[in-house]
Amino acid sequence: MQSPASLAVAYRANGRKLTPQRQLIFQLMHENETHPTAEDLFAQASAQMPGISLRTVYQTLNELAEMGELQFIEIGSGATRFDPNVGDHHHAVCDSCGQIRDVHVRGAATLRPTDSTDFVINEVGVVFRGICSACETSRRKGSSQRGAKSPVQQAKASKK
Amino acid sequence: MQSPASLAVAYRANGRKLTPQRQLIFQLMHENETHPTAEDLFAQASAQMPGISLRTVYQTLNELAEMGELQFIEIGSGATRFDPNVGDHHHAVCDSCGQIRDVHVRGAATLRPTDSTDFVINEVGVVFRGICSACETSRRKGSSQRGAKSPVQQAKASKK
DNA sequence: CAACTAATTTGCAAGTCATGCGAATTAGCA
DNA sequence: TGCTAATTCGCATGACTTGCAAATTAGTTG
Ligand SMILES: [Mn+2]
Ligand SMILES: [Mn+2]
Ligand SMILES: [Zn+2]
Ligand SMILES: [Zn+2]
Repeated sequence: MQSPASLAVAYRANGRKLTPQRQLIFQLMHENETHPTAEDLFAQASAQMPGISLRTVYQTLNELAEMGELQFIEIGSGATRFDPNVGDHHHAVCDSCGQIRDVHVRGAATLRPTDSTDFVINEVGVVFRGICSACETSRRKGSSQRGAKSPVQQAKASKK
Repeated sequence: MQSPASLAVAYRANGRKLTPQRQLIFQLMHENETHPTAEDLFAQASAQMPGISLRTVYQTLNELAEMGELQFIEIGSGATRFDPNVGDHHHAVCDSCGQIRDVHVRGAATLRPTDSTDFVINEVGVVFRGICSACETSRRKGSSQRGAKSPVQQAKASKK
């Protein structure tokens, strides 16, 4: 995601208007490393701009993605997560709290399948699944592990 | 996913019944490398067993996942894809046709983030995105590229 | 083999996430 | 200040998945 200053330029270049809603959402995403969902952003946006519509949040996020200002991340936890960092990086997903953090992996970009050579690769993504330090710590203290579910199961179970 | 022979054992071990529906779905998934959706399986299952319910397909797939016989794959194309191969392998996703193929990546299991060392890694997944040979070929022939959308956009656009 | 019963299957309702649509509003420009 | 195309908003709709309870059935028991 570009700097706030170039936002207007980016929008104009696409023949788009610079609305307050777009500015707010851009601002909320700028340098945001939490990989929020549309609902997360809607909640934050609503605090600063009561009345803003969830529809507009989705719309704006889709536009920003089309403009290449952000990317979508799907980790199978239900809702799409948005990432303003479109540079070279990867992710570590905590199977306990669902947090997604940015990580860097040396040589990831040059990874290639040992088979399937007849496939034009545009992008390589690495995802680490495991337990973040915060969860690991709280886990050792109390909280007995009730029900061992797969990551996906867990994600889906916590939906309600 | 285990051999069909051990299916009964696996089920009994979990105090479950060996129903015709479960046998059919297991059979359809066994050594299936297409990473089908629940709807895909429902269609195939319906052909062989008219009247089988989509609900049962979902239920059985969830059970098999709980039993560790298969895994879920989410590539952000809408529906969950199911994979009977729970061994060490990775995936290549065609952004054009959505096909997911199995690939192997040397050293993938030992990849580590250069940062975030305080994260217990349980699993490492690599996803290659690009264009499969079939799409690449048909692309060179006719079909002019109309509208360049991101992979996710594309997947979502083709939903309807 | 018939009865029994807990597990399973089904169909439909409901839930979640995201998009389609059209009326009301507004940014950017003349 | 006015115009107009773009945008916002709210609600309907759609795709995918799960909750629920009545009907059915696998597997056991006698
Ligand atoms: Mn990121
Ligand atoms: Mn696979
Ligand atoms: Zn965590
Ligand atoms: Zn393809």
